[in-house]
Amino acid sequence: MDQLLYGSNSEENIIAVHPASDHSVRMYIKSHDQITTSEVEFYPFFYLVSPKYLKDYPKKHWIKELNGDNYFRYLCAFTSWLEMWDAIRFVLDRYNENAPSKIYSYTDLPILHVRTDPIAQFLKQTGRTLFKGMKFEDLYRLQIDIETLTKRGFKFSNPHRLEDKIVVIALTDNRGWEHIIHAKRKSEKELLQEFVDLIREKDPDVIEGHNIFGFDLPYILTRCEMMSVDMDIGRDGSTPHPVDTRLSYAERSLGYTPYEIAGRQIIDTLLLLQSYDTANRSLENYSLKNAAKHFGFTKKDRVYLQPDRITWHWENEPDKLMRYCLDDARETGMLSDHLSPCVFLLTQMLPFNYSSVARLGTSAKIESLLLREYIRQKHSIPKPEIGTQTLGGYTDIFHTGVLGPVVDVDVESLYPSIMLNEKITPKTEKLGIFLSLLDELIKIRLDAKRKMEAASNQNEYLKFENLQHAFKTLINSFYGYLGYSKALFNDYKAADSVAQAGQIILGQLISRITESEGKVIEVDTDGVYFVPPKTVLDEKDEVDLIEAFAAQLPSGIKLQINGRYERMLSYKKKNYALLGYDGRVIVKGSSLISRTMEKYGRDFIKLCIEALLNNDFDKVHDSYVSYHKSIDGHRLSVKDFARTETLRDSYDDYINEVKEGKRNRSACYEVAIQSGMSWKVGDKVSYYFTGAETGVKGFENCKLADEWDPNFPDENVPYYLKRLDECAKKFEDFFSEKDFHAIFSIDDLFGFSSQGIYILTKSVKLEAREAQEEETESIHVEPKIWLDEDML
DNA sequence: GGACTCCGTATACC
DNA sequence: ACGGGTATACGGAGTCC
Repeated sequence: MDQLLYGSNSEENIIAVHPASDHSVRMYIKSHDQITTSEVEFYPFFYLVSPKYLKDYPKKHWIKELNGDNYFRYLCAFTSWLEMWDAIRFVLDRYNENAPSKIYSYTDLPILHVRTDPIAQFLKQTGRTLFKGMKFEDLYRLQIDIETLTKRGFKFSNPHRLEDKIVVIALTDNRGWEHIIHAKRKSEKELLQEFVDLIREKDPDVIEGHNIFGFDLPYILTRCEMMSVDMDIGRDGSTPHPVDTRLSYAERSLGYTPYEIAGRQIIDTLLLLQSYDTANRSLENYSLKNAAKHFGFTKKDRVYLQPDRITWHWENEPDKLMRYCLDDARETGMLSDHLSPCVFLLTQMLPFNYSSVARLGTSAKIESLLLREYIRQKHSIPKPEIGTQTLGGYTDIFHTGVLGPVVDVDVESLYPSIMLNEKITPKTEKLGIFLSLLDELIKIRLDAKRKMEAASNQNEYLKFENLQHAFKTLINSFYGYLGYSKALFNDYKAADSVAQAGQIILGQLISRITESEGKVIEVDTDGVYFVPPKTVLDEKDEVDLIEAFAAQLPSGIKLQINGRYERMLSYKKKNYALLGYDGRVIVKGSSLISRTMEKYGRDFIKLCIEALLNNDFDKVHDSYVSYHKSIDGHRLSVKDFARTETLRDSYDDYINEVKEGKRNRSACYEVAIQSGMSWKVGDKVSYYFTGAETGVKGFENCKLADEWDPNFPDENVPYYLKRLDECAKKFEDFFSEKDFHAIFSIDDLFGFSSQGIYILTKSVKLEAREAQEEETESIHVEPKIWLDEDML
């Protein structure tokens, strides 16, 4: 089992593997803080359907017929990377001789499968992994952050603009060393040279930065080139280079170009934060400052500066700017302390460099484990099947309104449990290792969870918390892997079976709850929010009740209480708010907290929800009147009503698609074009709507937020009032028509009174079924029966 | 010209 | 190189009366 997870080669202390030549790699070994290297030959390979495509290929190569009858039955190996690429071109030509339509790229070749990362190939072939026998603390990690000037009149600093430049570089490490380099008394060229010399002197194993791939590294590289500074910071004296020059695609789809530095690892804490949040969904944005607050390591005297005032600070308060830069580097280090340990642990298992593990998705990780074992056992591998998954999680809503008390009960690891219980595995996975891997990963996670609960201090707790979290995401993605179109071992039927089994278990749980006189409010995939029966008085009763439910579910299915709440506002599927016993309010759902909504709308809805959860109708009314007056009197700031969108297409793509009628004009692009700004894909624009009527086209009446002048406010008041009413309308179903209009009205002629107003709770199930009944004109059934069933 | 549907895009939940 | 389906909201364009 160890071999499955950790690879068959137990060599220790490897801290990096990078290409040395086109037929060898260099391993960097660390022992007693000394780095040694060793160069190892390796044999590039690809998979092929039939040896006939390599017939008469003149250069040295081996073709090995593999066991089993999966699609790719031959493994072809070569003596050098270049010769492997030669062979790929050879196969491409051979294939095209008889192909119905000509293929130009190896990626479209259905008869060949190749992974173009030489290091991943080498590690898979040899069963080696990085960091064996090491602790996270053994790594020497260095953090960097830079501050740059921006030419007057421009919003973003641009390394290609001669007037813009790097003025401060802060460096910190995980041993308490801190250093600032700045350009007050030296040229930028001298500053860059000092930086390069420092990196070589400190000789870090890992270089960390927040958005280092998207900003710091490309910026430094560009300036080094412009100033003729040799950025030879690789441990073999080489300069940083893009990971795979063949794939310019990555740049477009990822929005950044990953770099490599020979003998070292690069960690972008922005990427770590993003992948942490895909499962957690608790971060408002991915800025370093916000992350520091979220994890609670912001220092008391931390310096905050406005990003668009950096140039001003450099000219007027350079010391403050330097402290700010240093604080950024420090926080990057602390963020990495939190998020990197799980990447470190995964790197001990996976056939990739540390920096690759940090970048790759969960699917690539699972597949690498499968492939490594298939190579070891010399077994043929499948190709992805074509099709789609047809079933997903079960989502339903039974009641709207405000209800309570509420228990959120979860089926623990629903999909992984089903896969193990029912032995659901890809049909092409002939070695039977898919479930063994899953089983083992679950064991490791449970172990981490136990250690987390037994932790004696906060640090230890966080360490194991992160660890079990990393495994949780990997474990949960085994199900996603089954339905992933590009996965070699995908199996849509298997994915559907898992989803269906999940739906059935949720259905059983719902039945148990209603049978016990509990009231189910809403269900999503693996969890249920419900009002426990009146006989349940306290937390202990709730625990007992859940245990009783679990006993009636299939064995191996465990329930856990995810949360307890005083009240719940149920709006629509996946859209609700919770009032905790500590008074805290959590709002969920895109229609209640979407980032596309104007800030004032979000604020207004938040206020209303908090007031509704506390039965304070006066406050709801006051909020409405207050926002109405503020909009009407131009008293909101542009920050409150501006909308911010990402420009996902380039100027040319947008113009062409509009011309061809493939897409509509949209305000964010129009405003960017109109203001003459040039943008990169992924840039954001903030804009607002102008004009004096509601019915006008948005894209013809918009302006950049920066152009808004508080002395001559020209925002579209009727439009923003209409938006306010649209927000209010979300609460329409919670009240009688009369009450709704009394609350959300500015007509205070007779004064507003909340007397006699109450929130309606409705049974959604009942209405939905009646509607469905009308639609399908199915057999008429007495409403009494539906009522009965609903009350069960 | 307003009410309606359709469609693509964006965001969020699990 | 890239996990998945389910769900709501919204702007713009086309269609109908």
